[in-house]
Amino acid sequence: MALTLEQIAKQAGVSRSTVSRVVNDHCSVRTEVRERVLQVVRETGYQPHAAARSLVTRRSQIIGVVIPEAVTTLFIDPFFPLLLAGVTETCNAHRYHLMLSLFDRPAGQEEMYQHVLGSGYLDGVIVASFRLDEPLIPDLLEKGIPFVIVGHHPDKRVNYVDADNVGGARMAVEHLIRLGHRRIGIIAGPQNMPGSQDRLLGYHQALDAHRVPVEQALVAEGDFTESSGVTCTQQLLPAAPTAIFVANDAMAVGALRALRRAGLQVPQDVALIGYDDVPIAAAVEPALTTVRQPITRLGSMAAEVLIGILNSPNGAGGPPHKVILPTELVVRYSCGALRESPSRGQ
Amino acid sequence: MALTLEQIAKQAGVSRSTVSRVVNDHCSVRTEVRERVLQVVRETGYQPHAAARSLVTRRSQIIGVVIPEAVTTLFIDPFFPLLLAGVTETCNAHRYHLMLSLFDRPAGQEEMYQHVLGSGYLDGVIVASFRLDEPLIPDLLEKGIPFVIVGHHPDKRVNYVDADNVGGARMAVEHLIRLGHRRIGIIAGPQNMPGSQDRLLGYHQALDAHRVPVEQALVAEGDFTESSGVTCTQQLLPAAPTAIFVANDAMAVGALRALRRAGLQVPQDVALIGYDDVPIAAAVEPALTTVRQPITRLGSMAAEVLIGILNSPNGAGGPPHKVILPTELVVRYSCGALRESPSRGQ
DNA sequence: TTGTAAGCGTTATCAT
DNA sequence: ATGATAACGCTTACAA
Repeated sequence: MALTLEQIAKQAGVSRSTVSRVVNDHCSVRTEVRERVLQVVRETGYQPHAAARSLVTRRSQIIGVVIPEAVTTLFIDPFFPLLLAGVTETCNAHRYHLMLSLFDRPAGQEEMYQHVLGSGYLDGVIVASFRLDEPLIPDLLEKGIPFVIVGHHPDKRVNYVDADNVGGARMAVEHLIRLGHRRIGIIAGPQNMPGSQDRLLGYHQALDAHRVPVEQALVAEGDFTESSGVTCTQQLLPAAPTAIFVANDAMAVGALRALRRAGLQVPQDVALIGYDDVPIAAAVEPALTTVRQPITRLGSMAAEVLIGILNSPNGAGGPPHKVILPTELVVRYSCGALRESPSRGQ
Repeated sequence: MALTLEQIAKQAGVSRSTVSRVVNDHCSVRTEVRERVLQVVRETGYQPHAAARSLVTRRSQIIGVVIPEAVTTLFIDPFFPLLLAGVTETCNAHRYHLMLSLFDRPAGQEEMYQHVLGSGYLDGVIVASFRLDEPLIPDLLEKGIPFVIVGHHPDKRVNYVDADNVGGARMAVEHLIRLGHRRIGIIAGPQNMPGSQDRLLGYHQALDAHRVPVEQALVAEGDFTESSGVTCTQQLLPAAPTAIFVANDAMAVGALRALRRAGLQVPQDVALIGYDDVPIAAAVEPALTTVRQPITRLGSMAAEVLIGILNSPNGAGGPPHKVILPTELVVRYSCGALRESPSRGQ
């Protein structure tokens, strides 16, 4: 069915090694012969059999993307799709294949990991996990499989690529401070996720830098769902915040709803800033001021770092890469910086 | 580094063939010996090298998911993520690996296809394309690679899995008719996509069934973006519809905006029904009545059909599978069926 | 510069 | 029931 080196060799009247050399463009082959071989390759549409090649070279040109989180929940948020778009872009550019491993069931996860990592299919792995204690990490370290984490990780040896959550949160809160707010509440994310911790840290940093005292009654912890945004807002209201920084847009939408229900106007009575800049942020009324992360770049950067490591001479790729990409404040109408809502939707 | 059959064989004091038999549980091996081998396998954590195995068996246990569309655009809609979640679920259950191929650049796409299909890595492919003239399809047919399309396709030979777009649209429009509407507009999707054609067809079927005359001025064609929802609504308004069926939620949000801007109330002045049930549908005010597709099931079903074909004795898997999954009407507040908006967000 | 041959880790065929 | 042995399609010393 599929052509083999041998058949191309016969057609071109050379040996199979010569064809191999041409295909992998080794220099040592007469241009005349090379042309003849290339001609046959083009005519026949020959492509080397990946498995056979990978068996001898020990490289598959496949990188794995492992997403251990409860997929169904997180996939309604465009984070993973955009991340994948970025990874894809880089993979395509470098002719790598991408193997996607999603795990929604914690049950049997350990076994699934083995299935994926032990198969020998993967040259390297990108891990998109939000848990510090992700069991995959020690596994990968032990097995010596090159990997890059999206998000950060305390272990000195790991490579990671992350968005500047601290800076993003600080930027948001400083924006509120600049607008004159002092009683600034926060609806933080789950504190077992490093990204959430960072955003809370950024909040503290901004307050400290401007000598605004931190008040515990102005700090609530949600779980990133819209409904937790509602309850956290209700929890914060007695402390009379004039502004709230919310650690993601979904919760910010909940906050918006809760504030409206409490008879408060946004941004007049309470200013609001979200995080992520998902589509819904622009769609609600008033449109949310929020912090945008370079999610797609995060993905392509992770792939770039990984492929860089894979292609490095010794395979180690030098000291661990720790990359932090900047975030961006998207000013809309929920923070009061822009006064009137112009016509929207083009 | 990684263990081989030979090493396990040595440790267990048997030949490499015996170990192979145990690993692939062929019946013909004494239980005593089998136990001994399994013991070693467990202790060492041995796993067969996938590439080597696939070289001889000609099966990789990898299925490809190919998404040829402009990724960046379509990924903000949760369709692909949910589809992938479904495919993943089935893949995990059947111990298949999933290779994801996204193409955003039309340039060099032909070459990328070859890269993916010609690699020999894939046992089969799931194609999620919305174009009838997708060049991949004839390619796959010619190469004899088993594949399943998500969406439907006129070619008799192809397997496909699709949501019942005709039925979903009909259901939506009949709902409006039942509520007393006669002047029902439609904002259809791009008519080069089969799914869009189907929804328009469902609209016609519903009107015909209830002897409501079709009026060309009540039909507009958008491109699935929110802003096209705005312009199409403006285009429809002179025909004075009392209800509009919109072929996706994003355009419905645009319609909502355009109606509000025209000083019309939803649902009192104009009733609105969307399609897809993306998160934004529930978030806008009033929440959109819409048609929900079983996207995740679509994905898992596609994978199931494909894997069924791959595991069928001859490899052909009988006559082509054509699967249509039912859709569901989600009644909220934009159609006027439910009168008052209760407290939301739990 | 080119060809020959060994070997990558499996499975599968054939003896035993 | 088990063990040699020959593929599978490729890369890569090593020879020529």
